Amino acid sequence: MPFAVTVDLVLLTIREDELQVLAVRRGEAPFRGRWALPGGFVREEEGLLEAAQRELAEETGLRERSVHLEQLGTYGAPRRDPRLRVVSVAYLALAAELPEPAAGTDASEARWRPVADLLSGSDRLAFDHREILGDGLERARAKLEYSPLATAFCAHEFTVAELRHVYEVVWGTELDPRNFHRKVTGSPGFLMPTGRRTTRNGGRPAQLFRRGKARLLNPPISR
Amino acid sequence: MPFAVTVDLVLLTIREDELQVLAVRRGEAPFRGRWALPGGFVREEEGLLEAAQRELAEETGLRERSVHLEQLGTYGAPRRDPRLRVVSVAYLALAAELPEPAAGTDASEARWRPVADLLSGSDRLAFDHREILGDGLERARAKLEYSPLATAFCAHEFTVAELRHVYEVVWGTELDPRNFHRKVTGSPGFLMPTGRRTTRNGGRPAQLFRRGKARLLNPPISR
DNA sequence: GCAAAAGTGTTGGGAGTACACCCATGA
DNA sequence: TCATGGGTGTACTCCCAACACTTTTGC
Repeated sequence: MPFAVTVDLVLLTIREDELQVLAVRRGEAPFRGRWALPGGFVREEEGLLEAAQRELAEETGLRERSVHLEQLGTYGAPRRDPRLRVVSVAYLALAAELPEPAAGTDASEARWRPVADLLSGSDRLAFDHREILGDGLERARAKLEYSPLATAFCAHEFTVAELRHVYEVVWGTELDPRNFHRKVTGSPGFLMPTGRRTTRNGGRPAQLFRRGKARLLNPPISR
Repeated sequence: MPFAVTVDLVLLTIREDELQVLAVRRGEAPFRGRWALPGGFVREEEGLLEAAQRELAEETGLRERSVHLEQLGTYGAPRRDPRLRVVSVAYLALAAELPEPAAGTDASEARWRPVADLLSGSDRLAFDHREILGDGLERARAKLEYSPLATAFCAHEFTVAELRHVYEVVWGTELDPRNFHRKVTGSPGFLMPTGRRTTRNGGRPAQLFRRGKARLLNPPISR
C-alpha cells in the first residue's frame, strides 16, 4: 500500500500579547485560499524529526538550537487529503518572537496568525489542521505546568516578568507576580541567573535569567 | 516517495504481580527468533486508530470496549526496517488480565512477557521496539498520576486494593493502603460505588467500584 | 517626590503523611 | 479468638495563596 508521509508544523510564538501560529495561505487546490499549517513531504533518507527541522529552517530560516521541537501526534484518516492517502506526523515547535516571514520564500504566503482566530472557526483551516492546532495548543498548555517549556517562548536571556507573561498569554489567566517570582526562582534548575540586570519599561531593573537544565518542574506551576 | 505505514501495539497488562507486555516471536528475517511488538500494515481504507483496534482484536480477540487505546508516537528512522522504508505508528493499550493468547492464531507465537525482562536487554527486541516499549512504559507511568488510567488495568468491577496493586506494580513502589483509599474514593469522578462487596482473600469484604467519568485527576495520585 | 515595576516577609488555612485505631469476615 | 485485610480518625508538618511592605529605577 503506497502512503505519502508528511510532517506538519504547529509553530507557536507570542506576539502582540497573544499566542500566534505560523500559517501559510494555500495557493492550489484543494483548499485553495485557505490557511494551513506549514509542512511538506518526508524525504527518502530523512528521519521524521529531521524532516521537521528542515521544514522549520525553510519556513523561518531558524537553526534548531533556539526552537523547541517535539512530536505532537500522527494524523492519518483515509480521506484527510482528497488527492491521495497521506499520513502526517505533526510536530509542535515553540519559539521566541520572530520577524514576520519574508514573503515569496516558498511561492506561498506565510504569516503569523492568532491561534484563537484559527480555532474559533471564523477562518477555517485546510485539511484537519484545526484539530492538529487544537491538539498542539492543549499540549503546550499542559506542558507549561510541569516542564520548563515556557522558556522556549523567551529569548536567550529573559526576566521573570517576561516568563510570567508567557504563562498568562498561553493560559489566558492572571498570575500573582510576587508568588510567581518566588516559585520560578525557587524551582531548582528552572532558571539560571546571569548576574545581569535590565530596565525595559521603567521601574526597578529586573534580573536576567537563562533556562536551566531541569526537564521537569516540581512542584509544578499551577494555573 | 513510497512509504509503508504500520501500527505497532504496546499492550500492557498485570499478571503474576508484574507488568507484562504482549510480544510475538518473529518467524522470519529480519530479526528471526527475536521478540517483537505485535503490529501490521495499515490498510487502504482504514484510519490509524481503526488499524490499531483491528490488530488488537486479531491478537487478543478483544472488543475495543474493555481496552484503553491511545496513540503513543510515530517512529520513522530511515533504516529501522532493513527491507523498506517503514513508518510505524505505535499505540499504547492497557488491559485487565487476559488469558495467554491461543497458539497458532497468526502462525507466530504470541506470549505475555515481563516488561522488565525485555527492557533490561537480556532478551533483545527486534527493530526499534525496545525504544517504543520504553516510551510506552514511561507514558503509562506518568498517566497513572494525573488520569484514571489505572482502572484500565482492572476488570469491570474492582476493589480499592486491586487498584492500589496496579499503582504499586507499575511504579514499583509501595503505597499506604489507608491514605490511598481516602485519596481515590475522595477524588471526584474517579470511582463509582456499585454498592456490592466482595471477599476474595479473607479479611473484611471490600466494596466494589467501577470507573467513573473523570478524565483528569486532581489532586493527582503521587508516587 | 511620585509612579512603576521588582522583589521579600508574614501569615492563616488547606492538603498530605504517618500512624493509631476500629470493622467485618473466615477459620 | 485470632489472623487478615478493609476502612476511619487525628495530629503534625509543610506548602502556598494572599497581601503588606521594601527596593530601585525614570521622570
